[in-house]
Amino acid sequence: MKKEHDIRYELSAKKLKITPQRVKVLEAIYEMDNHPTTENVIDYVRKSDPNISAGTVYNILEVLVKNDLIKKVKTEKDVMRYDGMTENHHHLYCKQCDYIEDYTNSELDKILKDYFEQNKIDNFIIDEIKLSISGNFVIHKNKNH
Amino acid sequence: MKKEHDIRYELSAKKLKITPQRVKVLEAIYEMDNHPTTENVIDYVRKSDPNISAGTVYNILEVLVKNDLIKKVKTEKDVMRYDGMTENHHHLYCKQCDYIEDYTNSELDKILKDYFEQNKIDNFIIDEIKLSISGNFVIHKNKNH
DNA sequence: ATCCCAATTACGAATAATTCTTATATAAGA
DNA sequence: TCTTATATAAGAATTATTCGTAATTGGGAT
Ligand SMILES: [Mn+2]
Ligand SMILES: [Mn+2]
Ligand SMILES: [Zn+2]
Ligand SMILES: [Zn+2]
Repeated sequence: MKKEHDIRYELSAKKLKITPQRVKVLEAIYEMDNHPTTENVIDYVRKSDPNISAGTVYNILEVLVKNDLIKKVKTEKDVMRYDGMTENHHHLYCKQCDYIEDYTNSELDKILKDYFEQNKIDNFIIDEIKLSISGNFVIHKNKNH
Repeated sequence: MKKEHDIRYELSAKKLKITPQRVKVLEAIYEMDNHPTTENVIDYVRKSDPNISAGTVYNILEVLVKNDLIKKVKTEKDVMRYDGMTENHHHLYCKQCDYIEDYTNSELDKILKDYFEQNKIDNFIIDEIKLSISGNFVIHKNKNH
């Protein structure tokens, strides 16, 4: 059950020019789903648009991030990964491979929100709390996703 | 109140050769404290050892991470940052600059631990939970650390 | 429908970050 | 003190990303 996206609408809502390259990059991120790297995006898009320039993909990803259409994902690797899910959510990190799964839990969000309302952090105003939960997926023991 | 480190002991406890370069790199991370980049470490170490090779610093950082003497820090930037605090803790990310502050809260850790004991995640065994809390430090409004 | 132009893209060069290769040096155990 | 497996220095090679510039184009204006 993947969320439906009206890519052209999303771009125009941000007053971004609708170009074939932008549409394809955004489409790629939504289709691939699992937090792709820039390289993943380039490879994917080139399947339908073999001549797209790598520089263009870098540019577009930056534009999309600046306009909150996608997000950067924190990892311990030095390659950047992107996320088409812009609603606040958490991540499960596989300790055995580089798989990252989305984790949404509004009950937990509420617990945290309430906790920090009661227990403010000195000199710090919280904007967003994200959990990085690392562990092991039992399904794929010693096997990559 | 910085934690005292017996660097030579820490290295030998991991059966690592005690070399001046390793001692200085680890020392640098502890002294600088705030989650330095590789470049930060190189610059710092070169103040006392101007001829240390960049490649050597990269090697050493990798060795230290593998041996759990330091940790990598997740950020949205593509430069890696390192952390001399190996005990589990959370991070406050400044939205205005690249400052990262350690945040330790065992009460909160307990709340999370209890929560997930009651509410297991399907097919996933949690190893470690870290909060990435982003927001604003009131002290240095529109001013970098 | 056509025109226009600021915005975007393609391309390749430039830069930056990291890894690799190999000769030399050295920590630490015998 | 000797020995040797391990670590370092130096720089080349690779990889990732950014930059400069000329050509192209989306979409508003006419
Ligand atoms: Mn996600
Ligand atoms: Mn830390
Ligand atoms: Zn996995
Ligand atoms: Zn700051």
